Amino acid sequence: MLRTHNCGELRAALAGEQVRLAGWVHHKRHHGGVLFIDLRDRYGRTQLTFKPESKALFERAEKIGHETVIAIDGTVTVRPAEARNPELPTGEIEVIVERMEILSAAETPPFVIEDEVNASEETRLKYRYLDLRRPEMQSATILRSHANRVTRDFLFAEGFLEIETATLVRSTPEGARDFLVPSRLQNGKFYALPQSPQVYKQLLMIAGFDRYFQLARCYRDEDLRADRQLEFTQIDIEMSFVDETDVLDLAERLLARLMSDLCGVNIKLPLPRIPFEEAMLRYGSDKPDLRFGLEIHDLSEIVKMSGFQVFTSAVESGGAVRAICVPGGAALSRKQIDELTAKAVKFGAKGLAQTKFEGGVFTGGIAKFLSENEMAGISGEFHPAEGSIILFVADSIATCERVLGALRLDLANQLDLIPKGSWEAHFVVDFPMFEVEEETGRLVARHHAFTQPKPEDVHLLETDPAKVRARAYDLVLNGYEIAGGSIRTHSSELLACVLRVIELTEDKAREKFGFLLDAMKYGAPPHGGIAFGYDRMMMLFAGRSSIRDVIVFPKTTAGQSLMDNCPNTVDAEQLSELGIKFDEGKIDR
RNA sequence: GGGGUCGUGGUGUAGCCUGGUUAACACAUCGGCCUGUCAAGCCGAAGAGCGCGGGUUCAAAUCCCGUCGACCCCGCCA
Repeated sequence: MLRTHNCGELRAALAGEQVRLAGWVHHKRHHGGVLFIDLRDRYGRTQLTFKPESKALFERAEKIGHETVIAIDGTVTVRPAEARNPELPTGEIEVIVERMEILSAAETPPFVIEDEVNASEETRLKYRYLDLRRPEMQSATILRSHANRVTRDFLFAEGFLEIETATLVRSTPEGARDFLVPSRLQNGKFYALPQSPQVYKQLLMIAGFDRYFQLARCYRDEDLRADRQLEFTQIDIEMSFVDETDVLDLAERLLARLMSDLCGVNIKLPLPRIPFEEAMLRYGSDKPDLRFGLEIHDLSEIVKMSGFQVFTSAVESGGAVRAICVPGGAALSRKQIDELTAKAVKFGAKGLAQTKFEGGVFTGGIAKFLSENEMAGISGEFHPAEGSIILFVADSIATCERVLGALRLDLANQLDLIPKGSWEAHFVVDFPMFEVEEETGRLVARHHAFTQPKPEDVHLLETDPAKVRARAYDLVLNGYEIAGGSIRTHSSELLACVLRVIELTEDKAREKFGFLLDAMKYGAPPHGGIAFGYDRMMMLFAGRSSIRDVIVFPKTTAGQSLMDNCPNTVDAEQLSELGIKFDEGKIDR
């Protein structure tokens, strides 16, 4: 071995031991007569001390640059009392170096390897291997590895099998845009990379594997965001002979285990189950952040006869008047209110009505349009504290939800209403089965076509499909959707009903997933499952605000890897083997 | 597809609004001093012509247009 110990483990108890350490030169402190080098590896830092008695060694050490990889032999020594560093686990000791070998010289790095990042993300991504040396990136990466282990331990103990599924799969036009892989053996045909192992895990249930999981890499060719990458990882889970209670129970216990083992946070189980409709009404979001209040109230009934035209016409045309009450909001400046209004407009509102509650009365803004009764009604809803502001949106229900949901989040951040270090998890359940596709006006499955409608809503499939709720659920942590799933339809008849609603002809359905329809004829057990967005979850656990910080080699928002410069062009030969020619007019350059 | 923020020595920023002598600061780098520091300290040096292209002007890092790149958001992501 090139080392007898790592850089994080030496303690005073080992004083006098002869050790061999290897690592990177982190910091160098030269005092003329004595020279310190902090040697770093993923376990920590150890102070190496060079004394001038050994002149040749001292002179070599003086010349060593940052990030050089060295190995040393030396003696563990307890530091003089006044020179101990209580900040470091190894701060009690130092290693007096007797021999040093340079294993690999380093050029001056483009940025200092420190947690106090002073490099831009662009630079960090270009030199990702250096960025990953920073303790913060090391701990996020290590955290993720531990999470893998905890997840596997937990699921194996629950009787699950880890089964890998194909990543060259059939393309389906449903859902996100597929990444396509051209076939050489069958020119003109393509594989797709899986958006998720969804159909394959269902087939595994039909095959009798009962309890399946996989840390599955998924690919979606859509625009990137702070919490979205082209490729990402799911903890993909599917179970047979279960109902939603079983799946949610397992999912929340897995989350609780991960949080306690990785973050030392204990969450109370069972987690709240919030119906979709309630989430939308009270929080304007299907993934509400419940770490703070600012609940939305529906005031339609109270103000539908109001003298304020905007309110009455919204209610008359089937919309609503909804509002949030912001404590301390009366102190918002004119400029801040204008900014909120601009935000509301950006999200589709025509404007943002407001009134302040000061001196025990509503004042300013739209107060002059409100009758005594209406004011009393609004007070009754909110019981506003002195110095609050009420923000109203009068519009279609969907717009009210979207706008107030966005403002609620915005204000929480702006007013610092989210307690630091707080955690809040819950399920959102009873999602609608279908939603209207914006462009075509057609109904499409909100989750996917294999989601089972709630039995008590099945009779609505023919008459009022928009009202049908699904046996679908999401798990929300601190306002992020970290898992989602459903109980699947395992009966061909019910599935046929659903496919009729989304106007998928039998032919088309056969073409898209005939193999799954066939499989369901041969004895499909009732089954359901859930998939965790692993990167998002790791981001939250690591306290970061971008999943790029928990992915070792991520892409930029333009889908580029700045380090190895991909995507890149390929040889003409490779293309010709695949039978691919470019439409030159379409290529960016 | 759309909106916004940013791009200045190796790195991070200031300067830009209100164009004008040698583009400032910190870290890193190099040299010197220093026997107890741990983001060591002190002294000194070198290092950029301001993402790229065009325009306005006597004069552009600064104003205008375009373009490229990074980031945030909307759309999109069953």
